[in-house]
Amino acid sequence: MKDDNFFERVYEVARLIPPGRVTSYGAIAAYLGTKGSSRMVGYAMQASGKAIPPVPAHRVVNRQGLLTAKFHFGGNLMAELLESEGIKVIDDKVQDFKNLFWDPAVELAI
DNA sequence: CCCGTGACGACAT
DNA sequence: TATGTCGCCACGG
Repeated sequence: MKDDNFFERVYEVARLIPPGRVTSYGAIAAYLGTKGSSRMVGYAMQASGKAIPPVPAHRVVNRQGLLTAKFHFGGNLMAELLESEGIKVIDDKVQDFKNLFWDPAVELAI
């Protein structure tokens, strides 16, 4: 999309997230080199709704594993999607988040 | 060009 | 440990 280098970069990383895994906005931001723009990652995700192919934004959560984006998805849609992939979501937060955490700075750095 | 906003994160209290 | 506040960068108006 245009020169949305930053946004597109976020989409690319988000799409690389394996099923049943989750990552954090800060992790993606750090991987892009803009650690301080963690908010922008989420902001980009909002626009990801029109991105093609669609970005699994539901696999992206905050550093606490809390489904902050769920509020934007509407209802428990995000939780349903995560559980559908085998991720346990309780009280709007990912269980074993630390174990399911997918760090692009590490996984993609191999 | 300046101001406000935001799906976060880290630090301070 | 929990709550509060500030900072961060990119984009829209």
